[in-house]
Amino acid sequence: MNKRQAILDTAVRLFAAQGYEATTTLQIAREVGVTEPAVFYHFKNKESLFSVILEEALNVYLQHLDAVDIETSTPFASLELLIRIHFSIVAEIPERMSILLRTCPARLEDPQSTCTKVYRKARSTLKTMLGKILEKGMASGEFAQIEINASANMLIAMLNGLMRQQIAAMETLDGVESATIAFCKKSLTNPEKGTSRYVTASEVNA
Amino acid sequence: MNKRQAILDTAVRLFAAQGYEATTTLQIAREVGVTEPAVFYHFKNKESLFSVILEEALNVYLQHLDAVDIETSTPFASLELLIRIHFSIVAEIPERMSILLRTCPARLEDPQSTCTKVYRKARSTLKTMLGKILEKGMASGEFAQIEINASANMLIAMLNGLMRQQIAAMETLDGVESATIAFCKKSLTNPEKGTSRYVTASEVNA
Amino acid sequence: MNKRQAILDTAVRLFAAQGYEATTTLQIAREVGVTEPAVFYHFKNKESLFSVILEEALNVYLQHLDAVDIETSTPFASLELLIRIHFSIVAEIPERMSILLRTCPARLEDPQSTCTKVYRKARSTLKTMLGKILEKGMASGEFAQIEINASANMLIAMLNGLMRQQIAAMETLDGVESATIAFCKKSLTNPEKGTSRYVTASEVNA
Amino acid sequence: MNKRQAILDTAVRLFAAQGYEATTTLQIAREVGVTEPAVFYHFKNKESLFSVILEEALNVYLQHLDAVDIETSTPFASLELLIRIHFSIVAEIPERMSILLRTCPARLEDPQSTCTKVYRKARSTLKTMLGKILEKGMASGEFAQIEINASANMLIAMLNGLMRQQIAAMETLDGVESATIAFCKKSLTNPEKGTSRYVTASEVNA
DNA sequence: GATGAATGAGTGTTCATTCAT
DNA sequence: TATGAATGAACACTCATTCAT
Repeated sequence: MNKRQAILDTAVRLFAAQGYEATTTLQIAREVGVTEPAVFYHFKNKESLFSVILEEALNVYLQHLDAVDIETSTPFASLELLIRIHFSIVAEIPERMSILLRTCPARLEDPQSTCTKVYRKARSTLKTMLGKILEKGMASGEFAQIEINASANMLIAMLNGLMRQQIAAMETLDGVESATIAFCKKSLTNPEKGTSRYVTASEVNA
Repeated sequence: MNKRQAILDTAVRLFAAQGYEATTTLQIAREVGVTEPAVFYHFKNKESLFSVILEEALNVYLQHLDAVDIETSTPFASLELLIRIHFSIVAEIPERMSILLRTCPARLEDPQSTCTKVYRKARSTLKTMLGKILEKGMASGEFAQIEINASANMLIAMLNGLMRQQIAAMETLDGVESATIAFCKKSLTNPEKGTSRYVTASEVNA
Repeated sequence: MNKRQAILDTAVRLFAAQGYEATTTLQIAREVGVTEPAVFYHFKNKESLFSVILEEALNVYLQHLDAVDIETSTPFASLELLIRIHFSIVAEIPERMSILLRTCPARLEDPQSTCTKVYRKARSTLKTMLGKILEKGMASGEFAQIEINASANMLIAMLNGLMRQQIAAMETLDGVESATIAFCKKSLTNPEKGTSRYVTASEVNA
Repeated sequence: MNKRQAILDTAVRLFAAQGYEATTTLQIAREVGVTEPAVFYHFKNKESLFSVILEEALNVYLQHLDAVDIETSTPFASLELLIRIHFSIVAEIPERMSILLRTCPARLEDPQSTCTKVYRKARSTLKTMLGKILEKGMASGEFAQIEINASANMLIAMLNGLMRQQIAAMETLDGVESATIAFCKKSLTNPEKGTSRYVTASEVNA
């Protein structure tokens, strides 16, 4: 019924599978079962079709980030959720994330492109959150003292890299999510007072 | 004088600045100061021009990795060098790395593409090295016990993300390199010999 | 309220400002505040919209010509009025005249086009009037003896050119109207009764 | 042999016969016997093909104007030549003049268009010449005293209208050229001293 | 080695027009 | 009356690639 949505869905599928450039508006139209001008009736041009997809993906991402309640959770719990989000969103909207992570890199040179805008918005939102989490953790003593800005940038790069890895999926990635969480926990958190104890390497192996 | 090299250099510059698709063979030819067919005399087609660039970048990367002497260095020193390499190579050959990291993502769907081959080779080499480093570190007691495969994958994703971040360079990235090294050090290494360190109960359970 | 008239008015404005080809039916509809098919409800097609405009302009023109009373006025007074009409009509309905004088030239090749029909009608009416005026003037001795047909054609071309000049209006045209009247007066009329005027030998020979 | 010229010639023919908008680049190519991209190899785009034609026409026009030697000829002889030029150029390059006079009117709204530039150049050159001629004639006593600027504008409009009339050629225009010259002569020139005499209307008829 | 000229196969896009509702 | 949706038929234009010279 809703041709607009059908066009959008098909475009998502094709852009994800073949890339933006390799997908033609005619191909999209044919797969939807309409004529090419119908695509241009619903969307101003090919670019705008792409932009709509990107903005949808951004909205989903921002909604997920919104679910992280930095105020009431412990800092590391917030960070852990943040990490999990970056894994689950790829599983949830893989095609849109694939478009975001695969087609956009070629367009970041252009500051006017929707890609650049979406990246900036996503990055700045994430960075603000990471900043708050690290600050709160360091203030409460849960986290060790680190340089917030540089660490936040590093974590962003890491999360970004992890999403990309899932999309490329050149091999099975079992355990990467928990390895990441453990890795960050060990690096960031101070031992909990009163509940920690000395442990040797051999003991851990057991 | 060497037209082939001039074509290659110009192609690198333009592919990096505008992306592969947005760069035309005519544009390359004009900027070099030759005619379009001259490009096709030196290179079979546009794709092969791209492949040569990619392979050059891969070789530079592999040479850098080769410089890491896992046998004689301590595991963390090796890892640290590995991290530094991923920062310095972007500074060294920024255009080629930009092409690699920006144009390739759109092509990884195709298993025959040079991009895919280059990515696989780079990834597998890096993964092997990371595996050896982690193994050696855990064996010597320098590193805590972790799941090698998942951790290596995570580190690859992280290094990849860090290179991308440098290329996109949406903000100044001062201190990210040392933050990364510090972050990994804290997470991976056990307290130095003769001492012990705090471990949380949850970590032991994990 | 009268949608038909609103469409017509908007079409006049846009055709005059941008030309017929450059104006789309969608644009007309949007500026009127209706949908595109509404335009086609009121007018058979874009062409017919254009034709209606042209015929309106023709009617206004013919009405003005009708006001010239050749019988009761002196021949030159008639001619003067005719000249004034060709100046005032452009000021009166500038957009319609602009359409007539700018869009039509490209269509005169086609004998079926409304443009051609309108031009023929306007031209033949004007020519008949000029013929009568010249004839009457020569008969009464007010005008010098000239070749009626060729002179009428020349005067038509002149009037046409003057209207065009006003529409293009590449510079201020102060005084052109009176210069034209004076020019024609001097050329056409004999010295007033009872007097004679100078005539060159070559003129007599001609 | 010279495809570029063949394309240009065909474009001239088709633009003149059908107008710019109604002529497609594919049609031009087919009539020349090449493929469509060949047209774009020789000319940047359809517009530039049009511009080249226009500029050629302008050059021919300016060359003709150049042949008028205001310094050594008498003022009216110069004007007469100017009038004759506006008749003969239409006979000489009718297609190019047709394009100039039929396609351009629709484009004069755009100050950047080649049409506007060509019109301005042609008009200003002609106006300068007319100004000089009238001035010289009035200074020498050959011409009656008139307002130069307004009269020049009127003459431009007349010449323009006469060229248009020839192009449209809705009827045979025998005698219009000499009628125009006679008309201007009578209007502009004073009776020659010493050689003129009184003539009655009836005498002229004889 | 290099070029001028050309092309096949597309590309996104436009636009007047139609028709079921 | 009027519209939302759609379309047929084109359009200018691009680009990697080829080939005779």
